[in-house]
Amino acid sequence: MTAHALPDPADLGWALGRAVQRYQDLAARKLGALPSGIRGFRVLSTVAAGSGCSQLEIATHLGIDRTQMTYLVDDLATAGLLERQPHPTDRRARTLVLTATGEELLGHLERAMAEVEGYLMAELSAGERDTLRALLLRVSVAAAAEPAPNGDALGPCAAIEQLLG
Amino acid sequence: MTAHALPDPADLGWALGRAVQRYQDLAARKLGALPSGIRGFRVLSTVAAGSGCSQLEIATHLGIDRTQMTYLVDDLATAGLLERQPHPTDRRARTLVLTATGEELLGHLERAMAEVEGYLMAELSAGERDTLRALLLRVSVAAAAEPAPNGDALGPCAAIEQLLG
DNA sequence: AGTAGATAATCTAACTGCAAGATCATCTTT
DNA sequence: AAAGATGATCTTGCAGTTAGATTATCTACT
Repeated sequence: MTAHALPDPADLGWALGRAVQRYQDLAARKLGALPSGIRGFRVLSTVAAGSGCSQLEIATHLGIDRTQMTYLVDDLATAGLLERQPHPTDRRARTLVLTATGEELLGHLERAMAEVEGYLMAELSAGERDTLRALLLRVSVAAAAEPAPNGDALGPCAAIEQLLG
Repeated sequence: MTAHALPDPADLGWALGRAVQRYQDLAARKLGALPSGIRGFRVLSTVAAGSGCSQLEIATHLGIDRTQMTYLVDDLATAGLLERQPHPTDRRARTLVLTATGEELLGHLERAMAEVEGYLMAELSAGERDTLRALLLRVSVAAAAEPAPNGDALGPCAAIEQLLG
């Protein structure tokens, strides 16, 4: 390793990417053999939070493709953590409910993931952690509310085509 | 869409994931035909920042696998944005330098990506944006400094194997 | 009523991106 | 000079994701 210390970039994209990489790595280690890993956990968590939701609602809430949701639910169901039930008002849709095992495991998982978050933000004070969480949450809630980014406000960078022509 | 409003989770992982999804979507739109998209931009940016760095140094700094770096550099080189040059002190390694076109384009790209960041954080005030950037940067710099997460401090969740057995 | 279009879930098939392993040249250490 | 480590590259294979078609059901319009 030569002595060229690369400067820490002020790039938000770099920071976001690195933080996510780290988070996924830690979480994968923590979750071990949980079916579908982090996504499995998030599905369980969402099912517990919003009862009576269809698979599609959960998928869009988590930003997951609808075709993946099938396999995700399959995995969690065969592991005995949740069940598909007929939707009360729409016979096309399925409602997901946690099994007793799923409920119990979710409790453990939430504590485990809280550990991961704490480890990820080990550099920050308690107050700073809350601030980071709150700011990031506001950004993400807004992002999730606008699923289709209407490109009108943000056109492509014109110089690219021009200089690559 | 039924009326089951899913509660906004207080989950840092959810927020991180959604923010990154959004960022990548906006950036992809913005960067258009730039070879390798966001990663291409980040490589260009890093090459400009740290002169004389080897490919491997850049890859580890960006969290990219070394085997991918080859193709990334290939794409950017054939697009005429940078060049491989022999490393001054290590004949195994290559040094990357931007071409004139690469320099010019990078200027445009930096402005374009600043727009993306602003758009992503549209909900936040100027001060809050700086705070978010700073906190996230501290977390990520620490994460990048500890590349191999020694699992000693963070063991796997024991309840998983137990309840899935 | 009845018909046309939209929607929820699923399946198939294909594509993309990423990663592990081997290879070659070169550096470092002994 | 020999042995092991390292930078870059290539090959191969897998995992994760997406597009398209299918079926059943719902909604809206005539």
